[in-house]
This record gives sequence, C-alpha cells and structure tokens, in this order.
Amino acid sequence: MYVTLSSAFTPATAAPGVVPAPVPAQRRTVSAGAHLFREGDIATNIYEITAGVFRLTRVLDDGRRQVIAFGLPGDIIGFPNGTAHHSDCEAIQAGAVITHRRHALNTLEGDHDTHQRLLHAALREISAMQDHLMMLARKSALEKVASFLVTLSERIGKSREGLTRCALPMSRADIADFLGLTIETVSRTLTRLRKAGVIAFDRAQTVLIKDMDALVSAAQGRD
Amino acid sequence: MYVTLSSAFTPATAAPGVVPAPVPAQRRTVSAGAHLFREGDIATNIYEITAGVFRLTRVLDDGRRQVIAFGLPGDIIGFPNGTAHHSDCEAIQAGAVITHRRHALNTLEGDHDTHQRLLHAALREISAMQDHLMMLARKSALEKVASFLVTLSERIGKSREGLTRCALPMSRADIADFLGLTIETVSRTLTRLRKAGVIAFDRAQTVLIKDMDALVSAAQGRD
DNA sequence: CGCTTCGTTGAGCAATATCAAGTTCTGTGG
DNA sequence: CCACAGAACTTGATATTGCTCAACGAAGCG
Repeated sequence: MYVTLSSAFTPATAAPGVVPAPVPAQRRTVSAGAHLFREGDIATNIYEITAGVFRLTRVLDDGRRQVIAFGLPGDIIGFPNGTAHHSDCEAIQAGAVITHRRHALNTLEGDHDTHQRLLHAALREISAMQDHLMMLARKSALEKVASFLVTLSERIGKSREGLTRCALPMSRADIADFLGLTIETVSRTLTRLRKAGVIAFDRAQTVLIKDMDALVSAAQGRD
Repeated sequence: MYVTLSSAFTPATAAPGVVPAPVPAQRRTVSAGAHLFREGDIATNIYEITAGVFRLTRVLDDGRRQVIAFGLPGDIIGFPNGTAHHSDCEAIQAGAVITHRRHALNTLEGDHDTHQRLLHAALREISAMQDHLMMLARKSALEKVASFLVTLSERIGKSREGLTRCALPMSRADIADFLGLTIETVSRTLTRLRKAGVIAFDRAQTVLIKDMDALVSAAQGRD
C-alpha cells in the first residue's frame, strides 16, 4: 500500500457464481494517533482501509525511522511474515478498517473471493515497493518530493479548473521519513517548487498544484 | 527474494494429509547472461530458483538502474502484478529454476501446498523489501556495504576456523545498483574495510571475512 | 495569551557523486 | 605460452547534494 498504484484496487464485489461466503470480517474504527498494530504484535489480522490515513513505520535500533508506506482508503495493510508484525501502523487521521483474519490467506479457509483480493493486494504491494525502492535509491530530493506530490494527488487530490488541491495529512517529518530525506530538505524543496510557481500553499497541510506538467517533469528528473 | 531472510525458506515437502497433487511445474536451466524474463513480458510463470544466481532489475527512462534483488537458490522470483513483468530478470551465473504456472496462485487451481508456498514467499518478499527500503533510505555507504556482505555471507558463505569465505557472483556495478551507490563508492568502502582488517580478498570476486563481529557492527552503524 | 509543536530559512560541513587516470584481470589470437 | 585488448576494479582530485546545527516564524491548544 505504497501511496501509488493502489488505484488499481479491485473492489470487493463478489465474482459471479461465487458463493456469498461466510465472511468473518469485521469493521473497526481507529481514532487519530491510535495504533492498529505495533512491531512485535502477533499478526492475527489483515486490514482493509475504508477511511482515514495510516502510516506504516519501521524503526532502527538507533532511532532512525523509515515510513514504509502511507495507507489510504482502498489499501490493504498488515501482511504478516511469520507470526509477528515487523512494523508499526498508526492512524494519522481517524479512520476505519475492515479486519480480515490472517487465515483468510490460507487457501482452505474462508471464501475464495476475499482470499484472491488479499493475494492480489499483496502482489500489488510488492510492485509498489519496487517503485519506492527505485525512488529512494536513485532519485534526487526534488524528484522525490515531486513524485510524492504527484502520486498523492492522484490518490486524494481534487482537480478543478486546471488546479489540483491536495491535502497533506501527514507531517513534514513523515514525508521526510518516507522519502529518505530530512525535514529541512523536504521543506526547502517544497519552497523551491512554490517559488518556481509549480505549487502553492493554503495552509502547510494543503498543496495547490498549479502546474501539473511541470511537477510531473520534475518528478522524472527533467526539470 | 531479497538477499536476506529467505533463510526462512520453507522446503517443498508436502504437508501430511495433502494429496500428492498434479504438479504442472517444470524444470528449466538458464545459462549465464540469459534472461528469465524482461520488463513488459507477459507474466505467465513464477520461478523457484534451484541453482545459480539471478538479478532482478528495474530501469528508469533515463537509464538509471536499480537492482531490486538478487535471487539465490531457494528464492522465488517473478511475482506478477497485473499481466506484465515490471522488471528484468537475468542469470548472472548459470542456474536452474522450477517454473510454476502463474495460476498456481489462484486458489481453485493446482495444489494447495504449492499455492501456500508461493504465497508465503510473496509475504516474505514484502518483508524483505521493507528491510531493503530501510537500508537504502537510511544507511550510510559503509553500513550498506557491510550489511550486504553480512547478508550475502549468511546465504552463501562458508565458515571455517573463524574465517568466512564468500563469493561475490555479481559485479561491483550490480552491488552499487543494489545498494543505491556508485561503483566507486562500493570499491572505496570495500577497500576501507580491507584496510581496517575486517575483510580480505582472494580475487575481487571472493571476500574473506576476517572479523565478522566488526562487520556486523559496521552494518549497524556502530563502527 | 503564553506554551509547545511544526514548519521555514540560513550557514557551514560532511558524505558521496563525478570526472579522470591508473591498474588488474580475463579472455583471445598469435 | 605470451602479447594484447577490453572489461572490471581501484584510486585520486574535485564538485555537489543534502545533512547538521541553529535560529526564527507560525499555528494549534491549554
């Protein structure tokens, strides 16, 4: 559930001919700042986000932090590897999730449709993380920040009259830790884009993308 | 199939009580330099590596390259997202794979055991990529190179008399592109570790780890 | 209204990239 | 077996990017 690509999210409609299924899934709301799970917790559930914004983080012993992904509605989060979670998941904006039993990934239990959806989400996740990998390793600060804005606005931006308005539900620190930069560099880069007339700000938490083409170009390193 | 963690690889033994299954899997050998698949190819198979070393790469339009992972025996590679592959996979050392039909990931086809193994490999992959993400974004050149050597030697190193000998089947360029560094930085960092007495070289393609503790420390940033 | 957290800006610095030689290794043809 | 050519690797000098440290401004919250 990298901020990208999940646009290809497959809705939860049952395939024709498939039995309606005995769904052991439950809804759950999560208030801002609350953890869905923490590193070390036994991974019993997989979560399908229906509202809010979540943040998946890993922390190194010495405190260095990496935001692995932001989870938005439609994303599926919390895939287990082994029995325990290896990352923290916190709601940065109050939200809601559908919890699926971890066992829904076992072939012989639960319904086929849910199983397939979770599986495809996992595969999409692998692909999205490959993109993220590429970005972290090979892109400049400007490209990273621009890419992030483009991707986020594709997910949650509203376009009107050639202007795209996009909320930034996460702090600068979260963005920095997602992109592998410092807070200062993120801030400076946003300022640079603003001064270049590519973006503007309402509040620090709302970007207005004035020139999407330029932003996309910046994201790809042709600035 | 990041170079790490697959040590947790689950062998292909059938679970008790499971029908032997009509396996549609086939063996295939791949010579050095040959591609298993390329970006854009229709993803019809998933590959289970039984011998050799493979390299999974993504290339940006402008030529910037990222090695997503190295595939070693026991790893499973080529998970599809959508219909086409989004990366290239090349054998850097002659090898062999078992090919599984992509459909083995569909619940209702093929045997349950294979399905579960592939699924768990995918989940392990997600976890491994999270580690890789963290490393790319947050570690210094020294930490990256040291981590790489530690991880690789855990997979393919041979220890004897407190000395671990480990082949480096990939070129410096491959290592650099895996770690998000330049060839020169990789080379300099290896030299630095060598001059510090932590490692030594036979040929450029074989490391001797003389002080594993020091290497592990370096990998974790306490040098 | 003050406090605290978050974000921006500036100056200097450190790590790594880049550019440019050299050196070693490898394979090939004589 | 040796000489040579090309590739891979190492090393050095310099440039650049983004980090660190520090101060300041703005916004949420009691």
